[in-house]
Amino acid sequence: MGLKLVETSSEPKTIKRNNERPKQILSAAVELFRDRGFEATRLEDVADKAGVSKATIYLYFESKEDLFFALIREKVIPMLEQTIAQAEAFEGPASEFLRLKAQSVGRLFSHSEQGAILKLVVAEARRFPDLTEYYRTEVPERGLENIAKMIRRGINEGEFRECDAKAAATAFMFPLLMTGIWMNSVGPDEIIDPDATINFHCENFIRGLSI
Amino acid sequence: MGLKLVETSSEPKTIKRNNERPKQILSAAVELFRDRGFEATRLEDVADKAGVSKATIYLYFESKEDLFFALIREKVIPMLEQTIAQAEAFEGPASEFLRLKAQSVGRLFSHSEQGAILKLVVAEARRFPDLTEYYRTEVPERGLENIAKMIRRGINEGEFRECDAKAAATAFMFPLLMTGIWMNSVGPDEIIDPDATINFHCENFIRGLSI
DNA sequence: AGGACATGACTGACCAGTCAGTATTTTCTG
DNA sequence: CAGAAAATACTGACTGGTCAGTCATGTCCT
Repeated sequence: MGLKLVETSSEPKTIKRNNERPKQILSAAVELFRDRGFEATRLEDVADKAGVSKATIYLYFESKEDLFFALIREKVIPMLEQTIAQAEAFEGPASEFLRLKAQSVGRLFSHSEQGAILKLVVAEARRFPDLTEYYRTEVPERGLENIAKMIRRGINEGEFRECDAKAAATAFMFPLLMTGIWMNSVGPDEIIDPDATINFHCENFIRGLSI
Repeated sequence: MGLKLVETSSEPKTIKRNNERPKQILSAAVELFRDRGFEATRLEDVADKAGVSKATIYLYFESKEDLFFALIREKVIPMLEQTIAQAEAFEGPASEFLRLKAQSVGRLFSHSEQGAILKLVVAEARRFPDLTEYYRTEVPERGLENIAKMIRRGINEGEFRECDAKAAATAFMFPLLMTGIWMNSVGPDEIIDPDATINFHCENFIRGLSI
């Protein structure tokens, strides 16, 4: 009884509402970073938007840069993992896969946080070479390979004509990316209709690729 | 003699070697703005790169913002005028026009100052709504209409299938823009081959559009 | 002389990051 | 169970450095 009662687990056992804090802060940061750029965003505004004080940010992130890096780690990579897993599980004609992909990726980039992050990465990549290196190999590299694989399958199964699958995958993705970037920078506007653009692109792309 | 001596022309009549200054300053600014972003670029660095002092910048531009705006006015609009004029003069099949366009625009955006400016506009658009409004109506609006007109011509002449010419024009341009942006932000790298991408896109696009 | 061109040195505002201290929640003790 | 002690969560106020923009003072022409 007088002996020390040693808990088997040494880590904090209850961090109740507070493990929400990093997410709140990141969400506030995404929007402000997108609208004003990384440098022009004041950490105090991020704090206000997240409903905490500036000092609180430093409880969860080492620096302003770290906040930016966390965005990639916490929001982009998991999303990519998920869509790649979906793709691996896909059965059916490659053209159908491309249609689904265009819809889901198009929506994702045009109307969600992911588009804002994409625009942000493009805008700031040159300032953060290390992060860019990491991003390059983790995201476009893997994402494009995922599409290229499916295009090769289409070729092998006689659905698509012979072609450079890597270039085709890039040409397939670029309008989707560009639409997302547009909607998060110059747009939204009356000039670009994201759905019409993506639909046309998708169908025309498949038409061009079909035997 | 005591009377005011009013010059007939009120603008500076001799700006000898100095009418080179604004161009030098703008060229220095483009590169730094692209690499670091507008906010993070110190005007003193622009001055150093241009070989002048910071105060000299203020002889030719009202403010840092004005320097950014001048980039659009002086470098983008004239370039657009020029390519539109070329297009109007074009005789021949629409598909051939698209091929030429893809080559010239692709090169322009991937390997020249124009790509840097494009990336810069995308990165900063949200911070400068007035400029963005101006840019929107001057550049993408007119540029896309130019392409759409040519696609309509292809349709009328029985070369292309019936389709939404505006969406087609957008889908045609987006990979070219995206390639340029990529090469000026995340890239250049081993993942994206700009020439292969543009070539594939161009041929596949035309193939999809052909009757 | 006088006007155009140029600059070094300065300043006032701004902001990332720190820190000493407060509030709140959990754990310990009798 | 009270209520003290410890641990955790948070913050207001401050600081040191940075930088856009200014200005008094040149210099070099004609």
